[in-house]
Amino acid sequence: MSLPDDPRRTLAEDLRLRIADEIVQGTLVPGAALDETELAHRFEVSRTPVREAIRQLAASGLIDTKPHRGAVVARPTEAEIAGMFEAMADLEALCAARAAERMTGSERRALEAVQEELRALVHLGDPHQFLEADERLHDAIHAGAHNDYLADLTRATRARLQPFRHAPAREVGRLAASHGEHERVVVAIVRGDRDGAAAAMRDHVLIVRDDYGVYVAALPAAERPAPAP
Amino acid sequence: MSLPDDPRRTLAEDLRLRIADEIVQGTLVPGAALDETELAHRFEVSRTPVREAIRQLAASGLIDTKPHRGAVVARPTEAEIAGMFEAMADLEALCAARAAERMTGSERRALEAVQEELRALVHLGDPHQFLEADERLHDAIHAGAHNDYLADLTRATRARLQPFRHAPAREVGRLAASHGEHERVVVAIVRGDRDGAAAAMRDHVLIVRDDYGVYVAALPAAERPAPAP
DNA sequence: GATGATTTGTACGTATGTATA
DNA sequence: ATATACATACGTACAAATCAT
Repeated sequence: MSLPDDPRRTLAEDLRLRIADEIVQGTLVPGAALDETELAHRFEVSRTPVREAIRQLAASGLIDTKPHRGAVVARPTEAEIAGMFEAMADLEALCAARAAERMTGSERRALEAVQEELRALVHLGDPHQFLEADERLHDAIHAGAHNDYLADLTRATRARLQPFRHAPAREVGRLAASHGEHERVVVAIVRGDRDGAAAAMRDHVLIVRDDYGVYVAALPAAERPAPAP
Repeated sequence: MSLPDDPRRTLAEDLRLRIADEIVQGTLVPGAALDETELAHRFEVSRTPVREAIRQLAASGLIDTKPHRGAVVARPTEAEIAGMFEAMADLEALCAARAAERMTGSERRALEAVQEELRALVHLGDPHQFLEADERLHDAIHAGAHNDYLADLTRATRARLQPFRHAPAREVGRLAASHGEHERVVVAIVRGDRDGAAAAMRDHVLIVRDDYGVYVAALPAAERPAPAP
């Protein structure tokens, strides 16, 4: 309905991806209501595929639903966010550990190549491009763990936290620091140092989490995670 | 529709739980087709809530769907199952480690009490009751980690693997052995030995995984995970 | 506390795509 | 290869529940 040639298979699936994207990108902020009729109008479809997309997003944790009360973009408490960051640190550390053990030679070389890219982007100071390459670095590590389930869990966790990671990662000071942290991770993985890779990755993620505190405090009240229900 | 007073809020939610239960309990075996019309008739509802339940189950990974081709109970390959077991071992180990650090005094005492129950049930030799108490033990550890997100991930992973864990856990010889493995875990947690708890738990889960091989080989071809697509 | 407006939940009909003969 | 059968995908109408007045 949107484009001449349609690469999607079903409307519901297409909507799921588009709504998820809007949440992760920040177009739909945490706490925002997802009105079925409104979404149906906006995407020029009926409510049925919208509802099915919402159901799937609810199962993935990106949105919250209450019976007869509709859906809102998930707005976890600070404690829940802290827990998710902790879990993400552990999951990313696991991926890094497995990657150190299992990456093939070409995977290790590709990892180093992305790290080189990042080094160049730090100097350019373009946060958007840096973030894009940063995602590729983490993705390469997830894939290098050679465990699809673990990689999926880790990526899903990153996606759920993405709405709360925009601001810190965009601060320029973080770019160089982040690159330095990555360096430890990449070196350990390439060297096959499982425990070193895990420790370096955990440190990196926890530093990002600490930066998050600043971001939460800067959010307007309506978009801020509730202190405690 | 099933009981005089209905504790559920929506049909779709109720169906999601009931279908998930049938998959986990083994009534619906891996590979079984989930016919919308048939399920709608069986549960005496229209196809709409059935479809929404199926969408949520697909998002949780318990079933697979192909556009215009319906849904089947997930039938992961042997490699995928192995990966999920590996991830479960890591997740359970993480929970055990956190529990060793964070459990309150009463949580530790409750954990020991469940372990005592299990000891008694080994002697009774009732696999069903043993499995029920075993679930409670693991649940107590998940909760004791004091990280809801991590606990949810771990429980979801257990649920996805449950259809492949029936046979091994029911063999009587495993009961006493399983109890012995638990003993190491519980002692380490109560003692606050983080690394010991993690190691003991990882060992326990990996032993269960190794037993799984026997079960897969014993399945009829139609219910057996495909070797490789 | 009751009532009305609004939104979600459910049922059902039709179209479309896939698989089989 | 074409046609036919069948299950799914989507749209629409109605019922039920929640919130505001």
